[in-house]
Amino acid sequence: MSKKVKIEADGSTEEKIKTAANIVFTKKGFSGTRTRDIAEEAGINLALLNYYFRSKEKLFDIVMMENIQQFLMGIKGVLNNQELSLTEKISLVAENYINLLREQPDMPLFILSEIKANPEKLATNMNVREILLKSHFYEQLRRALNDKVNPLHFIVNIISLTVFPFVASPLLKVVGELKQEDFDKMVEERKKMIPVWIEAMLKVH
Amino acid sequence: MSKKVKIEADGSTEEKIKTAANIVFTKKGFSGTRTRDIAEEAGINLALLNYYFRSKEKLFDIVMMENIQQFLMGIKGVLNNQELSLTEKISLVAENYINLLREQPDMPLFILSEIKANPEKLATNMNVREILLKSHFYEQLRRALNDKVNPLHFIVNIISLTVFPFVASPLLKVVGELKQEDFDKMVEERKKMIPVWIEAMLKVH
DNA sequence: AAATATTTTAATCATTTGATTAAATCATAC
DNA sequence: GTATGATTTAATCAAATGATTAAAATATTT
Repeated sequence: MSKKVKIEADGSTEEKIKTAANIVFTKKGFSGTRTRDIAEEAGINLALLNYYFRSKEKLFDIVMMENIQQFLMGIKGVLNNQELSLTEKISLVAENYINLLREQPDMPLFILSEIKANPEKLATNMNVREILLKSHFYEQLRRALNDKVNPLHFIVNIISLTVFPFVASPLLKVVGELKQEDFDKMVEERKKMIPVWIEAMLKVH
Repeated sequence: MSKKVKIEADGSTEEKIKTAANIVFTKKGFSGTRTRDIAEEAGINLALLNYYFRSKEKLFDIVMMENIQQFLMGIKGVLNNQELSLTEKISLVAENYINLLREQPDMPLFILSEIKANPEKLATNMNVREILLKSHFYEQLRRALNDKVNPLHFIVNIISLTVFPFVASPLLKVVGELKQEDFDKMVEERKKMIPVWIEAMLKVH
């Protein structure tokens, strides 16, 4: 008498809808997305979407939460690893993020846009704060800066240098006349350079 | 028999609509904005909006163009000034942008989101490329880097460090538990630090 | 295989929203 | 002050869109 008996092989309908929703939402944002687009992308009928998830907003919240989760999980392990030096951590964070963003380049602009439109939804998710500011990494950063500069500046700097090129990629491609291939090459170069740059920035304080 | 006879004192209706549109569009994006919201913000009837500007999209295009224009004009003068050293230019660019963005903090996320949604509209505006890459500044950058690194990386770096905190401000405020006041203090500090940081980054190459 | 539960569909509803229209108001010219 | 053109409004239209419904199809249990 259980509600879910069928063992879904690979892509259950529910999963297909979530995947499709992720694609469309991250590309067009919440208000730019029509539920019909998601249905089409998933290859299902519109009514199914409301059958599985009660509304567009519920579906959105799920997709959004999974995105933020994914964005944080990629570094959570690194930041509290007691074995790694500050420099090693920065290298790993930059590399992990660039790898993630090359696969999901629309993710950061999507997250930032929707958090701005609805900051209170994130406020619930306060563990973001814990992960970043109560980490071993943050402590290493604080020491390296000798309490002369707010370490938050460097959290911002690392994320800026890593993430911003993806947020600004359409602009960057036009300005630099870059093809996707050239853009990929650039962000690949940045994997090595960002840690060196951050190192240099730390030293001037 | 001229079409426009009335000499508008301060805020003509047309100007009021544009100002209102800018506020609402930059806050909610194109698809998140309802023309009724703009009308209300401007304190006018909805039909007036379609009387002055033919459609939501026409109004949007104008607002968008003025934003991009404003974003570029702030630095155009600086970049080609033959008198200024590279470091001086970086200082001025950072300071000018931070001043601009403190007044219009929603501008960059708005521009980036809408360019992504509609890159071809920007493509027409190719002078962005000219302003940045054919500038005296770019040449100074190229020399400072001894052709070892693509100067575009440093264009990206300067803009990243300057603009990204505003793009990510809702996130930054939650993570750092910052009030508006604290955020303002941080970006104010960055006016001085960004040039120092960039200097340090340049030296490691 | 019959009965039951689950999944999917086509059709439709109700609301939102961009846009239009026709009439009213206001300013300016004559 | 009347006429003319510009500006503004209230009412309404038409299309888009999120959601529902009732029935059909499919799977599962007995």
